[in-house]
Amino acid sequence: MSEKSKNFIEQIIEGDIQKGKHGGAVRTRFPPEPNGYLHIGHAKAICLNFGVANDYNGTTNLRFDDTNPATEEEHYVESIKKDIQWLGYDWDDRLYFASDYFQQLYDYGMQLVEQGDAYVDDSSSEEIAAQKGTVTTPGINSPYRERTIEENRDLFQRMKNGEFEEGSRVLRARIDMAHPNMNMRDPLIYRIKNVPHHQSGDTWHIYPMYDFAHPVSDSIENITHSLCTLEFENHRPIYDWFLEKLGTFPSRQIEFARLNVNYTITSKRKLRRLVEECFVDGWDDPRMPTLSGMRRRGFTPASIRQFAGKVGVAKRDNVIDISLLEHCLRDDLNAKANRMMAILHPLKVVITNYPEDKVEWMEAENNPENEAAGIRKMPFSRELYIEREDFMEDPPKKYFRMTPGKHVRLKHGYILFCEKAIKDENGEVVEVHCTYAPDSKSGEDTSGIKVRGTLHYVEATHARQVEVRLYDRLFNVPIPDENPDVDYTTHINPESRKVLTEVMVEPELANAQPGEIFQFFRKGYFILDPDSTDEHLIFNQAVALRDSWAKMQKKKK
RNA sequence: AGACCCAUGGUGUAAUGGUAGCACUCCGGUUUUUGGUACCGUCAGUCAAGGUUCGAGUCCUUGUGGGUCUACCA
Repeated sequence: MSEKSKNFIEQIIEGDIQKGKHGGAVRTRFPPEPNGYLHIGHAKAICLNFGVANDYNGTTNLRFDDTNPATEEEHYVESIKKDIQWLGYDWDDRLYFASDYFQQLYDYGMQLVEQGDAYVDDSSSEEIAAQKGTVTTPGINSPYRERTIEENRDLFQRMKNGEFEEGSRVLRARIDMAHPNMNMRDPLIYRIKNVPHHQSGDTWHIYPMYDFAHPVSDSIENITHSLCTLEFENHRPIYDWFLEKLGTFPSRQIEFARLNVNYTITSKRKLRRLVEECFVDGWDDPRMPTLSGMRRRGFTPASIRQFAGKVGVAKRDNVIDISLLEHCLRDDLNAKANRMMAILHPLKVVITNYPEDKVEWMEAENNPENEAAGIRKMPFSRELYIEREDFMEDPPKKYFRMTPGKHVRLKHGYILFCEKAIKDENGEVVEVHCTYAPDSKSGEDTSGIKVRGTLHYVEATHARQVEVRLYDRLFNVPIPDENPDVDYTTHINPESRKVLTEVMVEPELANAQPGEIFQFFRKGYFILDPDSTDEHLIFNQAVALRDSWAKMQKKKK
């Protein structure tokens, strides 16, 4: 591990450990707001927080940042917990809610009042905004700023007791209305909301703001390193101010750049629109960058963890190439996924010199990368299906597949000699006739015939017809929301999903379980969708195999 | 424009004053009963100008470019 280069956060942590800060303890937290689903960007934060804690013998708390009951809901809590566990992380018994601390938070708020560091402001939100000034001009003090401690104490208490209208009063920190950092111009600490909370019920009529609740919650949990994204950089002074005034555990906030991936988006609001306006089928649509969508697409936790490790942690804005994500998935699945035969676009092949009623059961290794994956049997007979694109009557140079007058090898089968194509009245090839070399069986080939190409096939009489959904990137431009004047949904890739209903697969696949991932030989990685029934199997393409032949053809055009 | 932050190949990310490295992509090749995998190789980078220093991607200054901030959201 010492050989691996350290990111700046790891360097800070190691420095702190060496100095003996906090007795060398490392405690991080992952603080989602339960108002949406986790996506690939959250995965980076989860892997970072749990990862560094694990590397330095520390712990990570899961804490729901549930300080706004108007937008948060219980069911998000469950989906978030599920996603984190699926990713492979465990918070043990350290599941917390900011709402657990509402009483303590209130007490700390009162402490600020008693210290003269906070005051109750009767101004409206419009007045407060007007007093705030701009980035180049200082703000002005609220007329309520000089209230006595006694008055503030009474008013804050009555806010808590629900004696006032929603929006009529707020508690503000008393800092500096002329501060160059806008966040320090007497930020709000509490607002009145007569809204029931999904955790605390109707106990509270006031709810703390993020700028107050977050540092104090970190401090209550003795978080040593509070990792967050860059947009909170300007909030660090207020984070530090609260903890210093309160004299509580000095948690430290450290900001890193959020993850961006091209050809997709990670804005909660923008993802929500895709769902609500039916551009996708739901939050778990396999094209969504949500963890639930990626899970259904066939991404593995290990591949996402590897990705999170490879994208790095730094402070500059970044856009990661989605090909890195795909690389991580292929890398993981290449080692783990069993190979199966599936013909996406079937073309019938008749082996004219093969006995009509004969079926041979060929031994097929499940995964050449992993002998322990074992073998299975697949049928071979006179009639087979191959991919339509694996036959060409008039092929280009270096086409190593089936073509009249040439030999080709079938994986776990025989070498075929292609005799002729049978066409319908439109000239469309509907069937190909071949002969086989009986002494060329896979594993015991004594024919001496040299072939360049190896095709996959599915035997016709035992074939099972299934549905396959092919997926491509959701957007057809690298940064869909780059131009604020152009609606990002105009960049949705109309071919992001293609449904194939006449796919032929080998009989072994009848035993597939939902969520099981296979490599369809020469095609890609496919996962059995949970919508499948015993009669109707649906496979989602997670990612295609790299295809240098297709790339070569594309280049020629 | 006020404050804060950032700037290394196409994309990411290292190098903590001493040989600019790694990964992905791209391109080329070897192996291959997956045009997959594996392996090898090519191309390609320190935003600019000054300064400090024997020596600067690194430190200083200025500039340029980009990001964040003016929600009773987080």
